[in-house]
Amino acid sequence: MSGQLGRPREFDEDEVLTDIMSTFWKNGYEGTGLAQIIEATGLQKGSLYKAFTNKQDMYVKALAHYEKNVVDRAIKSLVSGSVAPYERVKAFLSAPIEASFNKNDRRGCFLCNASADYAVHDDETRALVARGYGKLERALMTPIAQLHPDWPNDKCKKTAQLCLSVYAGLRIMSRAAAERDRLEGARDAYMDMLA
Amino acid sequence: MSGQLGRPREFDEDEVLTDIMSTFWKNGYEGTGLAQIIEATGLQKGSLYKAFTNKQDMYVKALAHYEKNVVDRAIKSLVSGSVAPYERVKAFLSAPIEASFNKNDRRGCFLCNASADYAVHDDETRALVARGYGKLERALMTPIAQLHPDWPNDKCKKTAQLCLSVYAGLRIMSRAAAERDRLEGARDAYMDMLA
DNA sequence: GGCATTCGGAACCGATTGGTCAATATTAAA
DNA sequence: TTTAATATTGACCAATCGGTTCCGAATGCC
Repeated sequence: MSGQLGRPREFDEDEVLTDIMSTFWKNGYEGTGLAQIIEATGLQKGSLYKAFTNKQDMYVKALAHYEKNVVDRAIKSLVSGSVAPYERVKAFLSAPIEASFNKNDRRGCFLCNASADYAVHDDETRALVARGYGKLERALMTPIAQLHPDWPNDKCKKTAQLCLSVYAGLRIMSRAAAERDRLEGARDAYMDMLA
Repeated sequence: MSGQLGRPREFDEDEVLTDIMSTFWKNGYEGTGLAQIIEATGLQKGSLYKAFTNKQDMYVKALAHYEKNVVDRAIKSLVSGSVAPYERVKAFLSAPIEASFNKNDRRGCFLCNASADYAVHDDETRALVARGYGKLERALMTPIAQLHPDWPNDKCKKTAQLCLSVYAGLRIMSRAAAERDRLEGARDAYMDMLA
């Protein structure tokens, strides 16, 4: 029994969360005002505060949404898929470059932005960010180990950690003025080493 | 002629700029309020606005101050010094880890923070950030080329670009929850490749 | 058809934001 | 000692901040 009582939501919670995510992702925590969230979602302040307890809650839920939708998708295409392991890693490191230069998407990585922005001030955010990094690191070990079955686990892990660092660096630099040459050079140097 | 006319400054401009730099560096552009700048510098609002035109001007000058004092010092210790080239690069990549874990300094790199924060919105900031990255990249080529005199210039460049990306990644991740193991693993993997 | 319950919208709130300005203080030059 | 020029201070400002509250509308349950 029991559809819920009272007037039903007129908006799709997931869609709204996607809008909020995109806003925080692009402008950061302090850089985002309620006005922008209202504009992005089409909801009014009252509705927002009925669905979320406050701005911080919106941010944390947006970050969790990012993990569920963006990070987890990246992980899927790292650990499996029809392409060869080498190509999967290369695609992972190419994504920042393509986003920035081909798709004109300079939002970077929400995890990285949160690291520079709000994670410092909030334990929950920090935990989310750390978990995201952890997931990516573990996922990267799969194609690396497939590519080098002879490598000991420890070496695979460190190589994955290096890849994650490069990824974070690319994402951060791609938000600002980064010249394409710089980003591609870093990616290529890593891929050369991996081969 | 000409000691200056009128009442002289009661503060040292460089010291004040160092305080402002530290505040923006730690808290970002939007995360920093005038109140914090007042507290950090000990100056009053009026004095600040006499010395700088507005908040953005303070930020840009603080970033330039960072380039002059922090970046340029890092570059010096990369291109010369008594230590071996390998050790100079290793020290460069170890700095983020030591700052975060030994010195409890989680400010990260101001250039990277600016990339995630304000560089997106302001051309001057973006140019400053890009110049900083460029300087570091070029400086990194020196010890790398010394270590591998046989490498073609192009390979040195890409290896430097990779190092810069790793550096930026380490700095960003070290602001948030990064586990020491992850950062050290990335550094070690890069240094293994370089050797 | 009541009734409890939830939703959407907008007016409203105090606090804080970045920024200005007139009064006062301090200096060098005349 | 007067004058011109600059610095310091803190009161002051409009605008925006995140957040609350209230009311009409829309639903399920009895």
